[in-house]
Amino acid sequence: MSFDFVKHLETRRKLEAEAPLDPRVEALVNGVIARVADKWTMIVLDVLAEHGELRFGALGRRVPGISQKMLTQTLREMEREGLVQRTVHPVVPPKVEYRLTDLGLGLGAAFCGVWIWAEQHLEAIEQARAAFDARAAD
Amino acid sequence: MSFDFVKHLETRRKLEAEAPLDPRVEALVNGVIARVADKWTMIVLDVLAEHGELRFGALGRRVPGISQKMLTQTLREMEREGLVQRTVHPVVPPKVEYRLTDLGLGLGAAFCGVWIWAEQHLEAIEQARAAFDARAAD
DNA sequence: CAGCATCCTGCAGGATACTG
DNA sequence: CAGTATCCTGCAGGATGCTG
Repeated sequence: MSFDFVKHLETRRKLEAEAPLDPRVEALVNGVIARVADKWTMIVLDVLAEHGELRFGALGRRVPGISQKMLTQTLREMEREGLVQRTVHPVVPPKVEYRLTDLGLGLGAAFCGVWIWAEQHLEAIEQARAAFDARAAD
Repeated sequence: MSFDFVKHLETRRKLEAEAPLDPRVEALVNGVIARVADKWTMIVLDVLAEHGELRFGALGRRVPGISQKMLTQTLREMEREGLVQRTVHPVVPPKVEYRLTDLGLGLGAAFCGVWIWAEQHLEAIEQARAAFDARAAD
């Protein structure tokens, strides 16, 4: 499991040795990480992955606690980055549907490992927290 | 590639069908995701993965743009969640070293897929952005 | 229904100064 | 050096109201 990670680190080090951190690429990677690190992006992505295609309202209802402002904002960003396809149906009342692009599905697949890890290590984390809190109460 | 993701989705759906979303587990998963989604956590984790063990100051210098307040805060959270081991050496001047636990390394391994994906799809994202911006300028 | 525009607020997080 | 404590500010993001 950690083998892949070690290998990855070696790869990164090698790459950086060859092309000593191109600030341009660096910035772009940070941008992508920031996108992933956004509070809502991965949740929206997960919901869309589960349901395939959803209207704005239905999508919002599936993301508990999000305001419609943040939903719009997140969706726009994701569309801009090519993660989401926005389709407007010219009918009344308006109907706009969102679905993941291949790029979005790819990011979902990449993030999949994190979801699984999270599900698998919940107890370990809970224990660590309890231990820390107990130790902090001195 | 998307096979794993699809499989994962099936697994999730099945699990939710069996144990219809235990709110307790749900909350914990969200907590983990929130941790990952934190602006600094994954960067700090990456730096620690590369260097193995670092003092507070050295670590901070390796994370461009982080304030020492946020560094302390992030480190405390990570320690609490069992991702990081904090070792105090009782000398003057004080010396405190941080290194990843097995849990931290595991999370790094899980997140590895996302890093790789990000590196591999930079151009696609750049293109998508350019296209979006061009279309937005009407 | 989808989603802008506007206003308003809390608090995340920076800067600074102080201690063991 | 490795923090904690205090203060201060910007802006993320919620609530509300209006349109095509």
